[in-house]
Amino acid sequence: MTVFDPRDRVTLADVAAHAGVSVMTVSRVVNDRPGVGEGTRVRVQGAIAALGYRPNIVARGLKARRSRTIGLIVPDVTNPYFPEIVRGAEDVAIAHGFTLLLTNVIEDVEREVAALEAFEDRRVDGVIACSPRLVSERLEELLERHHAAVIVNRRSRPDIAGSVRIDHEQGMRQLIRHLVATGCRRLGVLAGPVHSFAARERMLGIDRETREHGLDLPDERIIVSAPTVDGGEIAARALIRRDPEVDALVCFNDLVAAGALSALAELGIAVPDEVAVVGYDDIPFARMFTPPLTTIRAATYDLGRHAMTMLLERMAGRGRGVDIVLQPELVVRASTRHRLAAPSGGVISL
Amino acid sequence: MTVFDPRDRVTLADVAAHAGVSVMTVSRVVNDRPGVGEGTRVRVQGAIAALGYRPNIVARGLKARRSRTIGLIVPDVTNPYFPEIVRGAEDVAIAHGFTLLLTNVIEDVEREVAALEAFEDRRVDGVIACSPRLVSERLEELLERHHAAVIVNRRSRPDIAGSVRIDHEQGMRQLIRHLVATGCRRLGVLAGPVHSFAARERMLGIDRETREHGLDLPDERIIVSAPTVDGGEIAARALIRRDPEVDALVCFNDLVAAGALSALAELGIAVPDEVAVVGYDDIPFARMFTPPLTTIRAATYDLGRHAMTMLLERMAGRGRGVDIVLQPELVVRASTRHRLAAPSGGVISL
DNA sequence: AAAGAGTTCGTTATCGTTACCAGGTGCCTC
DNA sequence: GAGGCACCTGGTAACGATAACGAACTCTTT
Repeated sequence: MTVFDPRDRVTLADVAAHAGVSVMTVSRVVNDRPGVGEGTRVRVQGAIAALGYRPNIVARGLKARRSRTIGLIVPDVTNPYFPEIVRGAEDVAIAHGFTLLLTNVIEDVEREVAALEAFEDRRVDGVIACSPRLVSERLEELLERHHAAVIVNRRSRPDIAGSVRIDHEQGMRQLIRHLVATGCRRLGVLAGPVHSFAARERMLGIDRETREHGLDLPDERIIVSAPTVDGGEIAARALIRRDPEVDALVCFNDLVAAGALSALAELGIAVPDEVAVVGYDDIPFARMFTPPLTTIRAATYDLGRHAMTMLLERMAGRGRGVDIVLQPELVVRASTRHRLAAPSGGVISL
Repeated sequence: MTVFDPRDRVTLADVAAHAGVSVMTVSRVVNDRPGVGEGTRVRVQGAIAALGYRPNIVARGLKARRSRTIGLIVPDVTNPYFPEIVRGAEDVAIAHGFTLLLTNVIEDVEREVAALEAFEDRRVDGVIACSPRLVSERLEELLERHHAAVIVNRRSRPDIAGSVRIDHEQGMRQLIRHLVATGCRRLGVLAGPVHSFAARERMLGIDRETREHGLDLPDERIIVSAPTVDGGEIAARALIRRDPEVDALVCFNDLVAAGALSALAELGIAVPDEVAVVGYDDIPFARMFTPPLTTIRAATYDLGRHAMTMLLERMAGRGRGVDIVLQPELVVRASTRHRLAAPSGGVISL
């Protein structure tokens, strides 16, 4: 009895020998190319089935200089915001016969560089980078070395990469407007990573909208938070300690808001009566929080779909320079006060 | 000015020409192998840096028949249970210079087969399958064609794949024991996918533990639910309609429990006073639910770490036939009644 | 000074596939 | 019946990297 060793895979040559033809003929049959007689085609197909031949994509990739693989960089799949993007991108990729090389970079710039270089070494056909933290100059330098690239949630030079993003400034403006309309005046901000483009855009929205409402937002009421539940918990405690009078916490994303909710609960501060809380992203669990979270919803799955579709187009050499901007939507839940219940201008006492 | 075309990558030959040596010498320098004089080594390194050479992993893989890539199959990254496993596996993989090929199979057997075949075509060095739905026979047939494999959350023939799993029977028994101790008697079950090994093991635990307590669990109080929030919501409504007298819902996982909590809230049924709810997995958000969810926690990140470590060992030819079983832990939160507050034997009236 | 040992470096063949070109067969046309 | 034109089919050379072997060179040793 012979043991099956996966290292000794069936090759074109094996099939050719079995069918009594040349490797080229088999190659033509495998790739459904013309130039093979009906009789031999059937015979070769029989041999392929009999030996269980499967083409070696590595060898094919070496020859063709294409790997039918796409690299996808994500800050952290553990953040429920990103899996939706992954799903959207993957569904499109698989439908076109591509496979995904996924890398989490854990909000770490070094790992981002390493991931882009690893993709380069593997000769991926294209790259999608989600919410990259790298400075533009370095990022562009690395993306330029790829055949095609798309950046999610950040603007980019159209000759280097396409971009698909959400209008975070408008999203934040909607949240601030809602908070103001429900009577909040003394806002606290749990901001995101400084190097994050999305964080800067959101901060811009906060800044402009508060200014337009004539609200004061001093630096001591802005705290940088890690974009995680734990980060939000720590940041919220710090902010409350600095200024116990805040009546709303504007959080970088829903995870940070989740942490803030935990912290407020433990501090015995009522949400939204004493302090309102808003998140960003509308992750699937935002509606399950205690209380359910007011937040901004973007079509995340579509973000992934668009990104992959655009990448495939750019890989095919078409549609250079596209920049898709999706508009987000305000989702009001119980973590902010009801519009009518809030007499403007002050904190409601219990 | 010449435009940089990523298709014309720098090769060993280019470096060799630039340094005035043969390709073999360059290859030796790149791979840090002996047999190169100090002077030439420095000169070659200079050429590598000057041209920005990066080895072509595809070509290397063809020759070496190893791709330094590992295929990872996950039912759905959208379920927060799995990203933790991915992270655990990825951290170990990256530390060893491997890259992950990730595929979501969306609880679909066909996509599972397709993914395993795609991995085969790409000549991955090993495969990790999380909670596979395929029947054992077919799964083993496909895994056998890979150099090395590890199955997560399911037992397997040790010669074909290693396994790392959680003792789901014990986990479920703990939950049932807790429910019984807090006075629940008329349990309803929102069971998971029929083809899921984990679902069967959990069902076994429910079955045995209820039997040992002399409880009755008729078929009409068991409903199969899709392992998602929406699935849980639908299933919970259906179960309550069938039997409005249930005093506890045992859910396949935390997502299903989240759906059940939503349904109960909308039906105006108090949790845990009228109906207690338990989940399974302790996803990061379980503590944020309304009310926070009593569930079973397993070291998910470790599950991924162990799986990858075991896979690397099997790839190296060591440690065949390992089967790691992790014991889960009961996490009591507010979705179940307090032990003391529950007079045994009946439903508490409001 | 010659032989031996050790080092440095290059040549060749190969991994599995496909592009390109050349050879062969049958059939139609004038 | 010879030339021409389709159509099949096969040989060869790449794609980029490396293992194995062997040549050339340096240095030591007797």
